[in-house]
Amino acid sequence: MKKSVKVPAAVIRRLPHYLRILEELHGKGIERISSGELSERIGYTASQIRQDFNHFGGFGQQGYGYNVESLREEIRGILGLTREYKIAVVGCGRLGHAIAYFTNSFESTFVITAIFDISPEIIGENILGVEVQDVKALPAYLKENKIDIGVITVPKESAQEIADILTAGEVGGIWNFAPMDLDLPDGFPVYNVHLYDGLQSLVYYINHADE
Amino acid sequence: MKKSVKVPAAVIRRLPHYLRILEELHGKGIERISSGELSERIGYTASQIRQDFNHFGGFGQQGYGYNVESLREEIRGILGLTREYKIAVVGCGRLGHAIAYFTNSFESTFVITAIFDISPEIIGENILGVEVQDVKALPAYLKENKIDIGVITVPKESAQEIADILTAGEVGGIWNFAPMDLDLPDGFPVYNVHLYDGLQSLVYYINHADE
DNA sequence: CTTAGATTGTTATTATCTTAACATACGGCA
DNA sequence: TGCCGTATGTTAAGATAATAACAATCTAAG
Repeated sequence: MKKSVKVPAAVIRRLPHYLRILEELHGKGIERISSGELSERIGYTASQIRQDFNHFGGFGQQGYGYNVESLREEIRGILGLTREYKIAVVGCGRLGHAIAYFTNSFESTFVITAIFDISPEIIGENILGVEVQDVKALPAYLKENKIDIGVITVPKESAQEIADILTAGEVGGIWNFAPMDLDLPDGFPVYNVHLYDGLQSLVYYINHADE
Repeated sequence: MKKSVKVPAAVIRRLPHYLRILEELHGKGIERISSGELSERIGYTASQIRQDFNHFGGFGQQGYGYNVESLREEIRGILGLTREYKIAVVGCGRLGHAIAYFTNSFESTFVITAIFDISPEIIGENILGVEVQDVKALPAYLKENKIDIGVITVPKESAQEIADILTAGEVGGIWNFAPMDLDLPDGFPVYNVHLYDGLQSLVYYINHADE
């Protein structure tokens, strides 16, 4: 039922949010929900919710609403969360460590397959059942193992170098935590988590709260 | 020179990005830049750059371009990065730990003033020169100390409770890492870092890379 | 089986954001 | 000092996104 027209990025950004709410409803045993009720819970207008789902053909039934369970499955399907993704974390400092554990907690979908670092003190350590390898071994590792997502949690000085290795090693996408704009092949899937950018815009709103 | 019309959220989101590039240019000793050159570096169109800056009155000079140093100062001023912000981190697990160190690295702007946790094993530890306190002490602490930003790095089950304490304690804003939508007073400044949402939309683009 | 009420899918409208165009003003050189 | 080229500020147009409106259709009750 998928329409072939390109889905706006704004819609894709909202899908994980819908999914999060639906998991919650599912957990509470709620079986059906209308766009109006969902609107109250998620904060988007009912209109927007219906239009968002319509980009994929529409999942509801008139007079009834949406079935929580099946809507959840549809969204999981659209996002591609129905298979497993192998993750390699590059940079195992505090942030890399935290992200590795965080990601690993969604076991059936994301699996930490390898971890790399440059520091001799960390190399060899066992994290999440994976032995931390020397980052020098990364290119060779990628040649022999298919990795779906490379996580960059190294200092920004070496982030581009790692990005080059990851793309050359044909990872499917990059989850970047380095505070810089990576130079990547055109259209290469990347999600940037610019923590400091977010903190700075929060500061703006703190200073303009009453406007 | 500030115009009183409301600045679009999209513009505010870009300001930290501009700032990041300008810091870089400044570090390289580059003194002036045109919207065209900046466009190449940052990826927005020259038109958009000029229009963004015009929301604040415009910082350039015709025939010359923008002075890197003064543009940088203007943006820092708009965002409010010219004073110090006191930060309280609530939840000192792996992520809280990482965020605390990360934030603290911008010394003159953000200062970790207090850290709270619920676990007896962590309470009392010294992190960044701050003794980790029992989260029970948070309400009292906020009554006696002005905190600008509360960071929520606790599990989602207790995130709302912490958010309530932070707003009651009149923090200026909340930097939320819990994967849920906090219920906050209308217009209360908050920035959500929904890590899992980002990872999920990355997955979508990995599966639709060729579209 | 029929009908009232509810709720979607979808089209139309409005708002917002982005890009383009261009006149205006400044810097720098002859 | 005057002129040319450059790059902004600003207005206009276009694209995208969000909201509103409503007809189509399903549920559920009697």
